[in-house]
Amino acid sequence: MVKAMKHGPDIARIAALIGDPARANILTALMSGKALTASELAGEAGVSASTASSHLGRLLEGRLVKEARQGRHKYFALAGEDVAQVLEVLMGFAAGQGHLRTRTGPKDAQLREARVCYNHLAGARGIQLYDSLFARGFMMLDGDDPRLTEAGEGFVRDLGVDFDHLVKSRAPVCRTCLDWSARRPHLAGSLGRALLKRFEMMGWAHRVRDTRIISFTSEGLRQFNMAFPVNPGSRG
Amino acid sequence: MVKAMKHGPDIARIAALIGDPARANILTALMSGKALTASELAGEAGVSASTASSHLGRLLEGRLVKEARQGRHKYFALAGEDVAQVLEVLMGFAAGQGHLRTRTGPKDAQLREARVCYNHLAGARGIQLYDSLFARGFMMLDGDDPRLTEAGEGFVRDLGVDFDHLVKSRAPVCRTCLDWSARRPHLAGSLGRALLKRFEMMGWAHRVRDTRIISFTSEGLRQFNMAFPVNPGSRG
DNA sequence: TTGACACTTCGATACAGACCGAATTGTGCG
DNA sequence: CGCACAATTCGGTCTGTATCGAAGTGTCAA
Repeated sequence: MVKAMKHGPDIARIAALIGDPARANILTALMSGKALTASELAGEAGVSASTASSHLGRLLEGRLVKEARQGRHKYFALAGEDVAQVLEVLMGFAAGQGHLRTRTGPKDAQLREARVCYNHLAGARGIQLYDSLFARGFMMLDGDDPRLTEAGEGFVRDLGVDFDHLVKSRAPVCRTCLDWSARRPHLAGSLGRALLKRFEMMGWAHRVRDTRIISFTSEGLRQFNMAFPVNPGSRG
Repeated sequence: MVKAMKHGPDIARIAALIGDPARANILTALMSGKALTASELAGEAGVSASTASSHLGRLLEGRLVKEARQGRHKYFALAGEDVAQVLEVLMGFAAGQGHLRTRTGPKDAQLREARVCYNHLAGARGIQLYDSLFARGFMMLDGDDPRLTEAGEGFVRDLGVDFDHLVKSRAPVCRTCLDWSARRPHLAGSLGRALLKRFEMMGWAHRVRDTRIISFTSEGLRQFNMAFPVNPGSRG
């Protein structure tokens, strides 16, 4: 006998998928946006390779992750930004509940400051970027998603972003993503990713190996603050 | 031996809570914002009273729902808007995956048109309301949450909303909530709730008993469309 | 007080699935 | 070719928990 089904989206199915600790660890690890191999993910999740393989199979079937074979390795990544968004919201809620899994250490402070969230900038600096773009009239809300204004297009071009290339691909350019540490939106989408890549290329910041932390150099932070000033005059 | 814990919010804990079909049904039923009794929820979930009681205990412990005793009844409701938001995002993702649990029927069409989401208006009409407020300059984005402009305050007062009362309580007045059927934001917060209540009081619409559907009268819809016009001139 | 009803607790069952180690398949490197 | 390594499949164990009915607790109304 099949379980009685009610109307509406099958929320239990995907929540159950995320609800296993090993799988949740895997998904959290993938939030960096980097593709990881099955063995690396097994290590992250703290389970054996065979167990991880089983989990990855289920995540694959549930369309939460996608795979890419490369030689004898198999790389896994989140299936899309919407998955990342779901995870961030979940993290935001869990963090709000006070259910942090371990005491907050210096590492967590760095994570709140600046971290990578599916290849775009999150944390305090991510929010600063987002707010600054709005405050200076470079971005505005267009229905659901934000959109660059004409002035904004010029601005990101000046920063060295190949904007035409972004527009050509059919991936959404601007999206918002909810930040779990501050519960504020920040910029996702292909533009969000391009900007982070640009910051790294210009040497403003770099990813700390094996973490989601983004570390700004002091000079890089100065430049970043100049490019994305906060509260340019108006409200406190 | 305790499961190895990684850093970050405990996302698995809450996802697992949502991940059981019976509990998911309970939570979905509570998305109407109405408080329901344990037996009603047992019926919604399709399980026995004792099973439902057990589930409710766990949801309570996990802070996803809150209880209110009233005589020999015990009413349950979602613990807060953040819970509702998590559920909507999850629904949005699941719907996007095409994992609707049943074939979409006429009932689902009505749900997409106008439904209650934790006591505020969601669905096509909810999005219309949200967009219209922005388009007419009655609302603007202020950091994370939207905010009424001065003109907007006057507008909702004219609609008969006791705005001062809303401001006095410390609950957030304006919040956004992501719509699962259209993947667009709509207005939540105490203002969102107050507006829906106002529509009901004015006889524009009423909730269909035992569902989350909101049914507009033809005259009510006319008034609503006048109060919240779409695309007032600009883009298509 | 007694009965009806709402809800919870208890005991027992049953099933799902998380887990591991060993064996297997597949790929790249020497 | 043959070794090393990545990943999966298989068989088996075991814990967790969803589930129910029956009995227990509490509340309201005669």
